Amino acid sequence: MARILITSALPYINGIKHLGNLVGSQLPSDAYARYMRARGHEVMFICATDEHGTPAELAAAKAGVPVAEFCADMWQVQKDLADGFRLSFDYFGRSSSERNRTITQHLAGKLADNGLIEEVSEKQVYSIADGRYLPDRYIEGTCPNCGDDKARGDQCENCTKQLDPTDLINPRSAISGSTDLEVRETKHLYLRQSAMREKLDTWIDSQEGWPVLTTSIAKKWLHDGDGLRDRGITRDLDWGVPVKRGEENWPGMEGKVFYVWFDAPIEYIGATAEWADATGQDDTAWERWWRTDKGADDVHYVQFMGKDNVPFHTLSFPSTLMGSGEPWKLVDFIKSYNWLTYEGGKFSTSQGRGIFMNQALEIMPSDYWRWWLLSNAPESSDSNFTWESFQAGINKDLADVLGNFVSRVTKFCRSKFGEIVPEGGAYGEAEADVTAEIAKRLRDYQNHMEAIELRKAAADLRAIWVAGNEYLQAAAPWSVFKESPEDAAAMVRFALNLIRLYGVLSKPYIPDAAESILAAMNSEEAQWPDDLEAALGAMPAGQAFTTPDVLFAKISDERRDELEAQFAGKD
RNA sequence: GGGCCUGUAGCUCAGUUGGUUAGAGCAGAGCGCUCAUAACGCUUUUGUCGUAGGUUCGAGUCCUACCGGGCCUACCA
Repeated sequence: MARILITSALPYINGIKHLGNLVGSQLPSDAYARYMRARGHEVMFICATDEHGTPAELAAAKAGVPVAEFCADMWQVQKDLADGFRLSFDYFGRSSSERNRTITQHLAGKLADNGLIEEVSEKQVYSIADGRYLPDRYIEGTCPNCGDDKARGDQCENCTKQLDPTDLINPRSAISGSTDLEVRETKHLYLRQSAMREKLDTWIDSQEGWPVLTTSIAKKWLHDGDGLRDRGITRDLDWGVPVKRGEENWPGMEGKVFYVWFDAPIEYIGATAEWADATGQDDTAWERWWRTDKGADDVHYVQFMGKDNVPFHTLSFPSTLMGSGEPWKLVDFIKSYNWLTYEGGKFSTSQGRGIFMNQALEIMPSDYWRWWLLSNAPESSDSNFTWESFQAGINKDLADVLGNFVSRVTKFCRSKFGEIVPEGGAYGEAEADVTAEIAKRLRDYQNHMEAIELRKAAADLRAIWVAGNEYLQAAAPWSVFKESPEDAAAMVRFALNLIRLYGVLSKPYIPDAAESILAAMNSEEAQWPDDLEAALGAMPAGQAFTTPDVLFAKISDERRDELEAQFAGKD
């Protein structure tokens, strides 16, 4: 038994996430966590909301509530949605927690002790009307390069030129539109990532099997231009982790907070500590996952994230942990995802284009989404959601191949033998053949799961379902029954055991349906089939079962058209 | 501009360290079955593997150029 720590990138607090966000970290990490638990490993699966930063403050202001209250409400919303998608986090924390605050301050203190924090005095734009400093992208004005009047302070979207806010002609606040801006001198802390460059480079080189997407992004940042640059890790904001050096005040940093990209990944640790608190345990409970000097030596740590998050997880966060000089557990494998597009375009919050988590759950069961998203996960390149593909995937894979298999077997048995696993006859060559076929597919399935190739693993799982239909067709118990009910009984008994097997194997992808299947077979306690032959004889003759209702209702063409229209967006 | 990824059957994608007739699912066609959510099974059509060169006994797989698509480029988290 291994110990596996799994973290999903933290969803940002400012709104409900769409399916692209879901498939980029939370969903695959959940399938992996469920699989690893099913294999008997000890799993700690962590996620949390990422609550700090300017967008959170602005979203709260727009909603007309204090930011702390806004975040608390939105945390609950996101927690409920996570539950709705059956995301099996051991703990879903908050980056604004007391635990994260303390650990963040502690790590900053250690970094400072080790000379990895630098104070930099810089000029920032302050908006008098808004009463706040503005991040570059929240300043708009006319581009000095192309004359576009909607250029942002970091870049002009029209001509793509990189800009400095002071380059803009007629700058104004993107928040209020106010032109009452001034440049003020302010002091900030920088994390000296540049000093960690060689260490990071060596560390990344020493990793094996990381996705190209992960390493290529990290390498680019390490070697582009002058190499890895230092990062400002504080901001002039009210909402965030107050800057402290451990438990001490940090002279000159009064009223400032650490910025999100510093404290967010630390919340992986913070949330594990929150979990310990919530379950009434002491610090040793979470430290054995995170401190190699306190039991985390044998932990295998896997992170899941969208590709936008890779620099923070390959460079900034490792810099923080390594730079502390303390024995923190570093990540062993970084699984990164490309984007999911919607009908060939981008998901867009502002245009209402695409599908958001709350809407998804209102129109279809979570298993439908889980199956389609995971079996089409953007693992090798971006993948595209279309209603046509969704409909086909659900109808063929879930309804026809798996759902109908369960249906045909249970209904046939009920009509010929009653709702009891029938006795008589014995397994023969046909059963041995399918068992061998499934054994091979199962090996593939497990290998792909271990390698976190969820798209391929889904194809393997489907092939295992198909094997059941092939078997039934070849065995034809409905014909055999006329001559030899005994032989037909053995076939049906075998097929019922296949159903039970499918229930167990399908858990990572479609947990609700898997549970229904196992409940119908009175086999809720069924374990992973380490011995496949034994597993296919686990349900003995005489055991009662119930014939389940239709497991997966199909999506009609009319319904698909309707949904297509509903989600087409405003334009 | 620079960097990375990608272009394989009508569609979505697999193709391991280069090695015999290039695969799967869906869609299409034919046949079979009738237990089942008109479901299932079998058989089957289609490919100049983006284009042009090169390396090699041999290239979808390596190299170069070009064409097309996507992403990243550090104050969105």
